[in-house]
Amino acid sequence: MKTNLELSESLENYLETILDLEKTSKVARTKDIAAKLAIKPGSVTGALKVLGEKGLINYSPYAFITLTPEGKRIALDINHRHRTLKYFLHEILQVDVATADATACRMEHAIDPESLKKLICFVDFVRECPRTGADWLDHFSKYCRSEQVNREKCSSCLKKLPAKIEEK
Amino acid sequence: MKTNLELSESLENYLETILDLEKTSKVARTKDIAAKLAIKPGSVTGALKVLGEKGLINYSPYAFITLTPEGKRIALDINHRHRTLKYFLHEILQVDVATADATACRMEHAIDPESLKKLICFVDFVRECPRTGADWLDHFSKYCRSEQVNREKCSSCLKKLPAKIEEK
DNA sequence: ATAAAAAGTTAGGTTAAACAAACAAATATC
DNA sequence: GATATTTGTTTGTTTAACCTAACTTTTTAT
Repeated sequence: MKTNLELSESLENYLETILDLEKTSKVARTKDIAAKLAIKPGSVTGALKVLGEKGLINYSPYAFITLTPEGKRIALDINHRHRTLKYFLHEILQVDVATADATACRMEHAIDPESLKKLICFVDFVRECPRTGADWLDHFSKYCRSEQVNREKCSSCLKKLPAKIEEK
Repeated sequence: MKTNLELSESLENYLETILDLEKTSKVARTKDIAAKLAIKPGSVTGALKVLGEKGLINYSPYAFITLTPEGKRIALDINHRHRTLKYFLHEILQVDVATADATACRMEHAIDPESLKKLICFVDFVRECPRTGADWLDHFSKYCRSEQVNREKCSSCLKKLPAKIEEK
């Protein structure tokens, strides 16, 4: 079954899409996969055969498509990378949500495990650390527009910080 | 000349490599491009023709290869994306430098202009804002290992912060 | 100055991923 | 339950990017 563990970007996208369709429609259909990936149904069939041979989906012609346990494990992993990147782009960098989603979809194939782990940790840390968190992200947002920090304001901002630890 | 503005990931890598070789050796040679990209020289020739047709490099058989102004502009842009991502991965997320470089090399083709702009801004902001900066990154590093924040320590950390504004 | 070595190119082949269009199966409708 | 529609598959092509191996040009060394 496990012909080759290395999945191309394209095959990763198929798995991700199938997972997504399983969630919303219980089952994935060729037509819907094609629609989501903006490709023709004929191209989908070819990919499904490959995924079937790799043991990642249950595929037989004309039947509904479902992920195998191994396929699901991989799909969830891809989805996790996607969500992490999207969260970082949208919630931290404040990139608009559609762009964040599209870029996450491309970057998810490029990120390595170490960077992903650190990114997850970073996102948590920004949230957890009293020195950062939501209000700090607001400051970032303003900085993005003005491209500079105001030392006057920094001074008063810093003074208000000790109160933050109480809130938690 | 400008046959098509959209460059594949592969062609972007060629341009980036040529820029790199121009910097170190004044000129790029087929053999060196092949070595850097870990592909065979025969494959390089094909790509060079395409880049030549697109007006991005000065290419004629057996001659040295140089970037045209347009090619250089694009190569510098790719390089900029690469450096930004590498900086973020290595200096902020503290991913080891070789991994950061390799991942940046893959992500540079996936990031969109808005996300790049925000990322550049973010990296600056982390450096500029008195609430973050180098010592905050040390805290992140510790957090990465322990996976939790120590509220006791947070309290004393916050109290030391106002002094930070003076330093700047 | 020429022969050997190195570098570069060409030609033909492979693979992955898409396409279009003809065809087959399944589902829905009357 | 027959037929029309929808859905899915097959077949044959295309394209990009690589490969190998033969060949050509350039460079180096004697």
